[in-house]
Amino acid sequence: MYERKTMPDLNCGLDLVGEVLYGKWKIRLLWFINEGFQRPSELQRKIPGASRRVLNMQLKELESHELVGKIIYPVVPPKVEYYLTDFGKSLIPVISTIGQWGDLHDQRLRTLIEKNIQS
Amino acid sequence: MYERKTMPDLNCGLDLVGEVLYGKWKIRLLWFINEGFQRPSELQRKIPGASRRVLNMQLKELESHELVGKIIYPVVPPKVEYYLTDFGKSLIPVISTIGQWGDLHDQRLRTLIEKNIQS
DNA sequence: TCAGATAGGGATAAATTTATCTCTATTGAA
DNA sequence: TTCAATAGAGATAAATTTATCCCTATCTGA
Repeated sequence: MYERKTMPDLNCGLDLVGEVLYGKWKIRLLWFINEGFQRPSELQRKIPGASRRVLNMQLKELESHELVGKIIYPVVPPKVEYYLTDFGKSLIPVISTIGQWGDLHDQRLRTLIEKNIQS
Repeated sequence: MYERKTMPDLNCGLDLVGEVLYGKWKIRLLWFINEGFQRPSELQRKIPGASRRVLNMQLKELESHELVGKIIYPVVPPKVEYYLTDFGKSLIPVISTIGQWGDLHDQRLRTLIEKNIQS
């Protein structure tokens, strides 16, 4: 396990949100769980760019921040389901707001991002 | 200059926003510039945890994504001012929404974050 | 004249995050 | 009987991000 060497700044609400949402796949995980993709294997299929390992790690962090919960069914082959806690659900409108801004400016953003990758 | 080796996923609006806002200090920079702290030295004082170098780099990225603009006054000692473009300003309500959620859950988030740092 | 403010960049190191590969286990299907 | 699906974790490598240190320049004030 990795041990942090520097403490994060936690001044305002923005910093706090950053602490729990900062992670390459976290927002997408919350989003897809909210859409009903609850099993790890389903989430992996929805996010093929991420390795199994990293998704597990980020899910564990989301769980430790009480944004998602996990049910382990004692069956074989294993079955696990994640769900949004009430706390996690309260984030959905926020994520939705972010996504809407992105969708609204989709073309412009794509152009800008591509231009900046080549340079 | 660092050269990317992997391409980002750009499926939905959320991914696009991630590309331009993902960076330890970017949201704070946008926020403080919006609040009227426009000169690099002012921003550095507002964000003492970040090094001069990194702020410059992130400002440059924000500029390349057209969220901020930059005015260089030809004076000595040098004077530079950043400002939000209209595009950048359109992000302020989004950032505000994020910050509000964080402020609303301030105590809970702090507790959760601290608990997870020690473990 | 020397320190400090102003702005910025190169080289490099350190920290952090993400990816890859390998193992464990069990059941059902080909 | 061998392969795929299911879920998860350790060890390690690679990628990425952030920090540190040092240099350039000019003017003002002590």
